[in-house]
Amino acid sequence: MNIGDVADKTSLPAKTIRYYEDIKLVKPSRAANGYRDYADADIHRLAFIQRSRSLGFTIEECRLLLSLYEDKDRASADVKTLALEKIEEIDRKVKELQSLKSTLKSLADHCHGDDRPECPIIDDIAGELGR
Amino acid sequence: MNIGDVADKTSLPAKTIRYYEDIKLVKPSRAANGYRDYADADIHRLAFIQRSRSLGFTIEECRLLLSLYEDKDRASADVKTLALEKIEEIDRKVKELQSLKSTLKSLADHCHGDDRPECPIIDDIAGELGR
DNA sequence: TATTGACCTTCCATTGACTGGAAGCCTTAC
DNA sequence: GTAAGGCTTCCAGTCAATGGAAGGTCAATA
Repeated sequence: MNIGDVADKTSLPAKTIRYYEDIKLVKPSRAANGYRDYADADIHRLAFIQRSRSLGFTIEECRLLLSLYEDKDRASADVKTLALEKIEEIDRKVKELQSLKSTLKSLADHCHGDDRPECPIIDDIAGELGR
Repeated sequence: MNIGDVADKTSLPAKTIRYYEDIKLVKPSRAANGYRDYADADIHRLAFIQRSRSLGFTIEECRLLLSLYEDKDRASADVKTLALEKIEEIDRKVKELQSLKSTLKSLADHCHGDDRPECPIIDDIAGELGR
């Protein structure tokens, strides 16, 4: 199968699929005309990567997941550990974003938001020195 | 003031301060020996950038905020708009992360996490083709 | 048969926001 | 005088793609 069709099937841009080959996540064979020729296993692999990326795993984590996936004797605990770590990472990010938001919100709440130049948001960002 | 002291004052790494000069966010003068020499206004500017970056603004947004900051006739509404947009952006990110988390969590909840190889997480990532 | 137009190829550059490291001056303390 | 630490520039690398140029290939149509 040509790269364009694979792109449609996996909802990955062709550029990205070539990039994944570059970093050795997939190794499609080549047709006589030099075009990449994707077997079902390649497509499956790409779909796997697409899915794990969309779950927030980094490329290196995808690599690890793929190797676990291909290791028929892996312990499910290994996979679960990865998932749980990722959940904690997400939790940390959410907390950070929420504290950011509450700071911004309290700043915005104190700003008139009109034509006048007085602005507590800018004043806050400027800090002590600005006063 | 030398870059090292500025780094201490602003809690920005010296590397980052040089980078900010590179992208024209600050323009410190030079001492006779070629060292960068930061005036109070430069330090203040850097602190402003540090603060707006920590509030989640991109470098380009910092540039805009700086120009608003330096425009004594700006309307506070302009600043407030930026803050509110950033809040919405944060909201979107939080929602995305939370849906990611709930997906991962339900996957992890169904995984034994023991020595056996059966793993619903991997199975899910693998999708239809994997079954 | 010629020629479009859609596809494919490679290679190089760019993004954002830094960060790391090498090679080489400058300053300060002992 | 010499050693440590701070400063300089420049180049490369990070992550995960993405954009674009120059050119080869294929399928359908005029």
